[in-house]
Amino acid sequence: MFEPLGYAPAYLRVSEEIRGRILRRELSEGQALPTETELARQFEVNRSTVREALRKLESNGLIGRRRGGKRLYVTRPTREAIVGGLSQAFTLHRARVVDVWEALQAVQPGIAAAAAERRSAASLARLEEIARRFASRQGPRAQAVADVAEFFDALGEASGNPVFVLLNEPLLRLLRPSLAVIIDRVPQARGRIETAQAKVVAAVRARDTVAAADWMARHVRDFRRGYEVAGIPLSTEVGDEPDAALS
Amino acid sequence: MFEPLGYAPAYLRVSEEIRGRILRRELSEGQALPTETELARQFEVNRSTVREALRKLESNGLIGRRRGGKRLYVTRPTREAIVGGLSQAFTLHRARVVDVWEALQAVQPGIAAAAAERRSAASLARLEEIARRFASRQGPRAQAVADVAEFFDALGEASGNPVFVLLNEPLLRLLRPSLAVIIDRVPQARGRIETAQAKVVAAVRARDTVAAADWMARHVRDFRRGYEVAGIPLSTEVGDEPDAALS
DNA sequence: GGCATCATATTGTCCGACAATCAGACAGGC
DNA sequence: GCCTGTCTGATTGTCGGACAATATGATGCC
Repeated sequence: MFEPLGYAPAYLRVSEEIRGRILRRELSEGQALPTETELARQFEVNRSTVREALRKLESNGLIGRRRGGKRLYVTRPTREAIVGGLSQAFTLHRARVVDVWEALQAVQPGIAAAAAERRSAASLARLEEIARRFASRQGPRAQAVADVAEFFDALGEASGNPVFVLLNEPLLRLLRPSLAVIIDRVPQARGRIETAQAKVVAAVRARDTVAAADWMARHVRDFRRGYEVAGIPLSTEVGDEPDAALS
Repeated sequence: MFEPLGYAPAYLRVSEEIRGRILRRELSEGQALPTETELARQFEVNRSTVREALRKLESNGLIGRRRGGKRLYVTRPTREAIVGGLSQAFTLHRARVVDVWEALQAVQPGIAAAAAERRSAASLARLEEIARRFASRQGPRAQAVADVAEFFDALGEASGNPVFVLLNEPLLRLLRPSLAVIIDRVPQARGRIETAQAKVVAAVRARDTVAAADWMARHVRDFRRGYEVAGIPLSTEVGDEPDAALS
């Protein structure tokens, strides 16, 4: 019947205040924040309180410090931070391989089409480079997996759409472990990936959106077959290894 | 030549330690964390340090407190938290409406297809309910916008894929303001949306994946036309209003 | 200009303190 | 039995002050 009347502790109000300034671009990227003591003076709270607020912003990726530096600067969330947060969330929501795969299948053709439409010469070159590298190497599977992921990433970049880039990576990252298993256990995997990459690159070069989307769809569909052949249950939960990404 | 040798302040190490426990599910959801004093004792650091660590986890959504409560509990990031983080990131990466729209266009048909394939009776009912509500109301545009967004959301739920749900919402949320403008300025918008929703619902009911994907694609494509007719430049940057979502 | 030197400012961490309030126990009245 | 008021203890939010380590910036020297 009644809403609980709102109350926010000071550290929250401080962090929200700063966050607002950043989102409204009143504090712009790269700018140095005032020192903790100064912030405490301006907000009229204790330095400990300011520090708690800063920790919140820090883990949101809105502020960070330069390599070995001491002062805090306004930053925008690095891709890594976003990706980490998302894949962490997927993990905790018990997403399964098949869920992630399905999402990948939905997004990738669109990305490929956009890349084919708008790719620059440079991004095309990068794609070709990655495909060549993957094809020429019979090396360890870790490298192969990294190359596959980078191919997707490069495609996202080539699309020129930041949203695609940001959506792409967490998915890839979660599939990575199972991808490694596939490459280990399915002999023909490398060959099929190589072919798909070549076709996609060709389509992107020719700015053929339909072919790019089509081949990308096949590429992703192949993964699913890979899971079946490799004997990985599709209902396996994806897990984000809690690597100490202490930045 | 040499990497800088790692150093992490205590508050980071503490928060990483707890985060790891949570991700490895050694601390399970709903469980109460030890008190700050107790954590300080166990980690052998000061309570202030523990508090900084807790603030980091708090803003990651990994821990939170119950309504009006004092103790902290292990939680998984609410959808709101994830969505907020993502849309904040998109905002800071200066994504434009056209970028978000393109992503929506890529994902939605896949979601619709998945929903058609796996929808439960209950989720179908919810979809029908929303479509009916939207159609029957000539009310204020805010309500209409909310209904449109909820339709997308319900479709994500119906797909039974948590990844879809989590990807879907931030996109919708960012498009919301411009959607409101469309509904205001484009007279035929409501009618077209109504038709599209009806067709999608019918396809989902009939478990017709192709039709569902197809109509959803049209639905999203309509938005783009809406932008043009409403005179909204596609290169407008999406902005996340920094509403004080003080949880 | 480039480089070593040094004083200062700033952060990370600690300690101790106190008010507000939440949780639970406990008793009393309908 | 259940609701209400009261009490006690535990826990959080906030404060003030302190100090070591080190990044920052100025200074002087070649």
